[in-house]
Amino acid sequence: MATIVDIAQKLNISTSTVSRALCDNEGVSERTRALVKKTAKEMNYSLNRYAKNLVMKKTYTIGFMIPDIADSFFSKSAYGVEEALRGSKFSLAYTNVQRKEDLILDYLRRAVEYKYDGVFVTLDSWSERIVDQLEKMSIPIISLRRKTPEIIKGIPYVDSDHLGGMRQILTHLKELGHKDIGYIGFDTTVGNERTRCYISSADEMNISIHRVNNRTYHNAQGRIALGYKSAGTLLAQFPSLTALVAGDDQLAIGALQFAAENGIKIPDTLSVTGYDDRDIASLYCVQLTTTRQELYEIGYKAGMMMLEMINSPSEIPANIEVPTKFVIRNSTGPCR
Amino acid sequence: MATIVDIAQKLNISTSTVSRALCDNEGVSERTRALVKKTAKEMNYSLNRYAKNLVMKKTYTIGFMIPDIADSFFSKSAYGVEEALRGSKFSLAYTNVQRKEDLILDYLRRAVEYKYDGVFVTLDSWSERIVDQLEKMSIPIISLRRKTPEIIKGIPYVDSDHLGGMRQILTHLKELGHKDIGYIGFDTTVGNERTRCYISSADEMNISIHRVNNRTYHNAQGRIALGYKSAGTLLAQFPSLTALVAGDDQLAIGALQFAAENGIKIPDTLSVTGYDDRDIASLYCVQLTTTRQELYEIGYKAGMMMLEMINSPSEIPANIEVPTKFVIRNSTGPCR
DNA sequence: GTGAAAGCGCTAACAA
DNA sequence: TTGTTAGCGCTTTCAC
Repeated sequence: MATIVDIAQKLNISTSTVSRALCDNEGVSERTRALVKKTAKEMNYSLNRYAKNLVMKKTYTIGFMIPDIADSFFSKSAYGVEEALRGSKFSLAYTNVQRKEDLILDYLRRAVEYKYDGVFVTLDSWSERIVDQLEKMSIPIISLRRKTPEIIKGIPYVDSDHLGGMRQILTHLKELGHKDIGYIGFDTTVGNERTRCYISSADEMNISIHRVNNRTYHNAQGRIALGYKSAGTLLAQFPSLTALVAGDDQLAIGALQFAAENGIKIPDTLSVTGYDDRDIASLYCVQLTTTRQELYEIGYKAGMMMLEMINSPSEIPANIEVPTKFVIRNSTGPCR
Repeated sequence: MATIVDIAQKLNISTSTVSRALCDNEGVSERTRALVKKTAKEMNYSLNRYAKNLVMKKTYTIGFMIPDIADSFFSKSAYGVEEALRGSKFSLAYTNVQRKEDLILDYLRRAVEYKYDGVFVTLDSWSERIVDQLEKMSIPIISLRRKTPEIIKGIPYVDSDHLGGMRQILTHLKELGHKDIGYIGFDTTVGNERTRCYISSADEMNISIHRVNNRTYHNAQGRIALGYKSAGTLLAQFPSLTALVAGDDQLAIGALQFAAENGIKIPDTLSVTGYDDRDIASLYCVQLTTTRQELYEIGYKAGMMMLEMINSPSEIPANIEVPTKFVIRNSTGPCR
C-alpha cells in the first residue's frame, strides 16, 4: 500500500506538499494538487488513519453501544441518531456488547483508546466497575433509552416518558369504565420501571393493584409465553378482572393468546393493552391497543444532544423524556 | 491522558520497559512489571490505539456491514459471526450503510484506512464502483447472505440454499395434492433470486407458473400490504388456485390477511406458505408453514470461513449454501 | 508555493 | 533485565 512518502518520491516533491494536496489544505498550487491526486489514484494510495489520528486530536467518531445484537429493538433509535448526525462530520462506530459487563467495559475502554468524541450507552445495570470507568472518561456520554441513576452526574439521558405512557393507558381504560384491572410485568430494569410507573399511575387514579411480575428474563418468544402464563395466573386469582395491562407488547400478545385459547372474548369480556407498539401489534389478527415508544425520535434527540455536548463540553444538557403515542386498536372496549 | 513516556519518566525507566510491562511481553522482571502496572493505573493511563496500530501490522478487527440499521434481519447472522469469532483475537466493527452506494464505498475505504483484517459485505447491487473498490482491496472479503456474481473472483459467499428451500415448499404442496399453485414475489435482489428458484423448482416438478412480482421495494409493513394486494390480484385472475407460495413471510401474512377478510378458509380452501420463518410466523394467530433461513448458522459458518481466510490468505474457500429448515404449521393442508 | 524537520505514542531490533 | 535508537505515516510549524 502506497504512502505519501512514495508519492513524494515519485513526484520529487516533499511529503508536506503531498499532505496538503490530499487534505485539500491551502498552500498548494492547483497544478500540483491535481498532479498529486492523480498520482495517488494511480498508485492506489490509501490514507493511514492510525498515522493521521495519531497526529490530529479529533477522530469524528462517536461510539454507539448495541446492547444485544440479537435483539433488534435498538435499531430504530440508532437510525434516529444516524439521521441527527447526517451532515455533521461525525459518524457512528457500533459495538455489540451482548449485555455482558466485560464487553461493556471493553467498549468503554475502546472509546478511550480510539479517542472517540462521544459515546452512547444503554445500560441495564450501572455496576460499580462500569460507573468507575464512566467517571474517568472525559468525553460526552449520553444514556439512551435508560434513565441515568440519580447519583450519577454529568450523563444526561433520553428516554420515553414511561409514567406518561402508563397514564395514557389507565386513562383510556378508566374512560371505558374499567375498574378491576390487572397488571402483567417483567423483571428487568425497564420492566421494573414500567411496573413502578403503573403502580404510581394506578394510585393516582385510585385503581387497586393486582399484579404478576415474573422474575426470569425472557427473549421475544419467551415473553409471549410469559404473558400467556401470567394472564392465566392473574385471571384465575381474580376472575372479576375486566382489563389486563401488560408491561410490553409481547406479554400482551401472550395474554391475547391465552384469551383466544380459553374462549375469552376480546375486547367484549376482557380488554388488553400492550406497551411499545412493535410491528407485531398492528398485525391484522392482533390489533393491540398500546402506546408507542417513539424510538426514532429518541434517537434523533439524543444525536442532537450529542452534537451540543461536543460543541460545548462544559454544559450538561437537561434530560429528555419523549412522550409516548397512544394507539387505540381492537383489543380494548367498554367494560362488560 | 498519560502516555508511556509519562510513566517512564515518573519511574525513571525507559519507555520500552514500560511497553513490555504493559503488553505482557517477556523480558521484564515481575517486580518492574507490577510497579509499572500499578503506576499506569494510578496515572489513569490509556493505550493510544493509533500509535500502537501504526507500528503493528494486524489490528484484529473485522468489518461487518449492516445493510440497513432499521431492518434488523441481519442481526441473527451477526450473532452467529460473533460466536464464531469468540475466543479468536478478532472482533467486529459494525458500520451502517443504509443500502446507499456512497456509504458502502465509505465502509470499504474505512476498512482499508483502518487496516481491517477482513470484511463482510451484504450487497444488493454489485455496482461498478463497488466492484472496483472491492478488487483493489487485499484483505479477505466474504459475501454474507448474498451470492457473489459469477464474474467476481476471490469473494466466497455464505447464503441459504434458496433452491433447496423452494423445492421443500413445492414438494410439500405437491404431497398435499396441490396442482394449481400461485407465486407472490417481490422485486429486490433476493426477491428475484427466490422467484428464479421458484420457477426452476416448479419446472422440475411440472407445475405451471402463475405469478405476481411487484416492482416496488417495500419495508416490513409495506410487504404485508403488498402480499395482501398480490393475493387479491392472483386469486381474481386464477380462481382455481388452491395454494399460494409467497417469496417471504411478510407477503404470506398479507395473503393470510386477504383470506381472513374475504372469508377464504385457511388451509381448507387455500394453502399459503412463507419463506424465512421470522418470529411472526409462529405467532398463535398466524401459524404459517414456511422454510427457515438458518441465519445464525450462516453467520457462524461465515465467521469460521473468515478465520480460515485470514490464516491462509492464498486459498479461497468454497462457497457455502446452508440448507433451509422446512417448518409445517397450520397454513397448509390437503388440496380441496 | 514548497521543503526541512520535528513530533504524535508506540514497538522492536540491537546493545549493554 | 533494561536502555538506546530508529521508525511506523502523517501533519504542521517555520524557513525559504
